[in-house]
Amino acid sequence: MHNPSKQDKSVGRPRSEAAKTAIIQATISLLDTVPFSNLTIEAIAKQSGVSKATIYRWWPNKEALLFAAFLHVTTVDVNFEPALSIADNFRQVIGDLVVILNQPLGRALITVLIDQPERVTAFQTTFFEVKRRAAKQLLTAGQAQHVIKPDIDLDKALDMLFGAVYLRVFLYTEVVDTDYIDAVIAAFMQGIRQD
Amino acid sequence: MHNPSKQDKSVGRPRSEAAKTAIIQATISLLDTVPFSNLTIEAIAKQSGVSKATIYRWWPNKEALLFAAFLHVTTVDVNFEPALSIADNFRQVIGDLVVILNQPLGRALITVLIDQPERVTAFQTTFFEVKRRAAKQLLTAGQAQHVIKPDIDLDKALDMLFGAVYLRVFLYTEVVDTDYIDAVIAAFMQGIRQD
Amino acid sequence: MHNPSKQDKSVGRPRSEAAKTAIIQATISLLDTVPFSNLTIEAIAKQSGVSKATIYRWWPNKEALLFAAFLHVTTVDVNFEPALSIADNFRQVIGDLVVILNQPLGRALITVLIDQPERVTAFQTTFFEVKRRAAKQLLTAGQAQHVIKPDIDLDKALDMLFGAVYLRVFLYTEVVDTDYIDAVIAAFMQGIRQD
Amino acid sequence: MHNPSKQDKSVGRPRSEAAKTAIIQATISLLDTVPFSNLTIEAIAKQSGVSKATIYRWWPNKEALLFAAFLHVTTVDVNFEPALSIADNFRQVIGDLVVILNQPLGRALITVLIDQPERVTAFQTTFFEVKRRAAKQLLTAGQAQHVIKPDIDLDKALDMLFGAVYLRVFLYTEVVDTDYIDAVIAAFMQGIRQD
DNA sequence: GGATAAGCGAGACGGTACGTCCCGTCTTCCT
DNA sequence: AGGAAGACGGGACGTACCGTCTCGCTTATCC
Repeated sequence: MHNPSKQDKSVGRPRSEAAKTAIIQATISLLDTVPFSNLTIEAIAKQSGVSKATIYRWWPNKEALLFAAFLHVTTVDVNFEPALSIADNFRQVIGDLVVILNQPLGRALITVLIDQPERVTAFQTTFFEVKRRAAKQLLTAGQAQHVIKPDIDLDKALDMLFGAVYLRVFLYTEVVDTDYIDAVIAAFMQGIRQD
Repeated sequence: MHNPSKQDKSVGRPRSEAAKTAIIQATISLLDTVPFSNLTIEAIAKQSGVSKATIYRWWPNKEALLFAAFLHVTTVDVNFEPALSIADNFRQVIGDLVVILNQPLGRALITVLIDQPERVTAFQTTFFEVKRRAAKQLLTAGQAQHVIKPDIDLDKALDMLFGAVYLRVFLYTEVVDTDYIDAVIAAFMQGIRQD
Repeated sequence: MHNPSKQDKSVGRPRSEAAKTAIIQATISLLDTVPFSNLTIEAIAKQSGVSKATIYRWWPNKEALLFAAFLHVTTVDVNFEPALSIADNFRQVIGDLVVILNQPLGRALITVLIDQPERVTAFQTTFFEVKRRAAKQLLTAGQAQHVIKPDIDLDKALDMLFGAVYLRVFLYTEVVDTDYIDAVIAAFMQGIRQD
Repeated sequence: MHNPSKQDKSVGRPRSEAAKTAIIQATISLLDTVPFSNLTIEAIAKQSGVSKATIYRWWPNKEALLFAAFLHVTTVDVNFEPALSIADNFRQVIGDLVVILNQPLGRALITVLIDQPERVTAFQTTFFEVKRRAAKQLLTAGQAQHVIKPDIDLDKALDMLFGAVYLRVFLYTEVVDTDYIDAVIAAFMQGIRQD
């Protein structure tokens, strides 16, 4: 049984949660004005009023800190609403995704993942697959209800749906708003809908 | 009389094309083992046997150098083959794209574009739009020939097709080979084909 | 209550005296083989096993470092010995001076002072005047004892005595040994001695 | 026999005297605002409208150029005036010397000579000794005429006289005007005059 | 008078050092 | 033991000059 009042009985001064959150907040706020490649640990320390050593005590490098910051502000959970249509469900999940990707934090995360592919695995199970599995279940259910064509390659379909969003946000750098989301989902549904 | 059209007059010692290509080759070869974020101008100088000053004489920073290196080795032209089917044409263009994206140079380029979105415009017209416009013409022609559904939102469709590829290559970090390309194109065609 | 008189409070890691002395020693030893104009901070860093940043943390440029090194090894104090004759006292102080000037450190110092006259003031009170004032007291005392002519312009006399030494050491680049010192002091005394 | 009119019959375009003097003028004018240690060949080239290569064709380094510039503007000749007194003659020669030393060019020259003693020989015979020999003749003549003490060590005496001036100009950085010159010569004469 | 040769301005080149910034680690004192 | 302050060794930055070189052009002598 775990006793949270007395804490994990360790000698010495306990770590400061305040410091941890200050660091993460500083990271996030600095990314508003500075691209991740120009973000420095020293700037974060100064901004958060924390010593560099404290940052390094919690995270080994700025990528790890970025990941922590990302997970700190990101809701990974995907709750599909059975009452809603498939399209409406997608509107919800894609909308959430776009919000994340449009934040500097999201951009920075993706940057690191592409630059250092070995880090992708850290997010595969906790982030990408979560959304993907849920989406796939949605489509599978749609097939069972005969509203989605039965011979659709669901993996490729989902690559296309999500891929379109990433592409627009990052490489075409156009505003991705509800209009775009609606349109891409409509196009997507048109291709997979069973008449 | 001064003729500004070509010629350039060229006073002083002309720049060394050998140095330029050595720099670009060094950049490319270093990216094989080093992620772009760890690539240094100093390493490029040493590897290419060129002085740092010469690199900075021609490119203001490593991003600009990366772009030059990318364009140096990348064929942007897209030549669609009327004799081939739409799917086969896409196989060709997507295959070319995947080769580019799978190279470290491609990864690095995309990394920079996401980290510093203001640089995207430099590639919009010379790279992304070239491929996109050609692809769109292909689909438009397909509609004229009644092999593509007339009410397809072609822009969204292309976002999905290209997006799927980017997503797989960069974020799912899975091998994207001809099998995958065939499958995604098949799924894509299934959604837009006119029966 | 804050006591600004001494103490300094000293927060953070204290500076390394070992680094400081290593830097100064490296400076001195390099000047044995390299003229000051060819001395580089980078060579000092390498020789002393210290990072460049540490050098710049404590001195803004190599001139300032040179001055610190000079003062580090130079005894400025002048202790005249009442038991000795005026000439013997001068022999002592001039001998000390010649030792200093003959060292590369001394040469370098003088070089800088001539090249950048605005720096002279830094040494006026702590070095030149110390020796000069003591010497002047000696002569004044000699006048009181009627062994020095009363109408001597002591300042000009001292300019001549010290000037002769500087001139020989630096511009005539001849060995200035005890023979020379004895001779110049003899000539000097001959001019001012009261018969 | 050497014919200076037709010159050393060389093939090719002759050297440009205009360039040479422009370089020397630029050197002199730059030294008004820049200490010699900060003087650069590039700045001289720009200022004089000459290419760097031309400067290096004439002088191997900036020290050599400095020497040329110094000799270009300096009259080395010392003409003692038999009609004048010894003191007046000294007033003349010391006055000339002070003018030279007070110019940036003079300072720069001395700086180099101290920093790189091996260069002193280049000026020993052409500059220092010229003045010194003439001064010595003056004193020797004075001894013959019994106005200078016969047992004076003339070399040391001259070291003191000239040394005083160098010391004042360079290390005490005080204005050395005719008042000072008069005073130091008076003091000097007082020491060597035969009563 | 055409060939040959050197001088010249412009400016690129390989190289070295600059002074700065940030890294990740450390040492001190304070909590 | 955690933490703020800040020094430390290290390494890359982007810049400034070094002294040399390669251009196209000019200015002389030589044959």
